[in-house]
Amino acid sequence: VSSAGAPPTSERALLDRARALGGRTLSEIARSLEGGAWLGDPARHKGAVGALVERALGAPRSTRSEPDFAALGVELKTLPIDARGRPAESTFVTMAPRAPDPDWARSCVRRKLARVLWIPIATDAPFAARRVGSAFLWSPDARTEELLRGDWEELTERLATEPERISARHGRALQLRPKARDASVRVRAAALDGSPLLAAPRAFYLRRTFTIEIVERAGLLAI
DNA sequence: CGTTGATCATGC
DNA sequence: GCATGATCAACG
Repeated sequence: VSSAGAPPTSERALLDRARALGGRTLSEIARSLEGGAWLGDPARHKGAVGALVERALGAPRSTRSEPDFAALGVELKTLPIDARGRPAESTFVTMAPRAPDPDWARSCVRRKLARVLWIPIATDAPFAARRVGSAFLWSPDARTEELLRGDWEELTERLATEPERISARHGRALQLRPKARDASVRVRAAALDGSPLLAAPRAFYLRRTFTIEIVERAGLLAI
């Protein structure tokens, strides 16, 4: 399994590369990559679309909690688009840290959302036949960033003070959801004061309503 | 039908 | 085991 080559060295080059995927099906893209690919049942390959697009764009393999294109500060996110032209699902952002990040500016959430390359994927077809739409770059405007910061601060405090009471109902744009192999998993975490606690692993997600606004404000036909 | 909570595959 | 990539399935 190889990548499409060296990572792009500029945002423009990355965007050009992403837009070149527009109109192509996932199976076409998979075939063009050395090693071919699989493309089976989405239920059994939930992250396959994201992994495929990362390879096609030459994203470095990173095991760290940093944006996909760290040198450019750009995070790559595929966005499943339904028949009405709107995001069909919420969007995974990043795992919630086991010990609270110090502040919004230095949080893993902000680092990932400061600059995002959204890749719309039409979901109105079988997996392999799904087509890539028009990629677009996005950064939160001042008002949006305040919305995200407010959510992040609330959720971060809840993580540290009442982790077992957290539900996905908190947060306007951001939410916390379970993220583990199954519901029984617990990990050691830390409260605000550093004291140890045991908690279900959770991840930050963007609500679907939030990404619908992003797509609509981008003023483009996603597909 | 939209959300919430649960789950799947893979790599290190 | 834990983080990457998300979508599924049950419920209100």
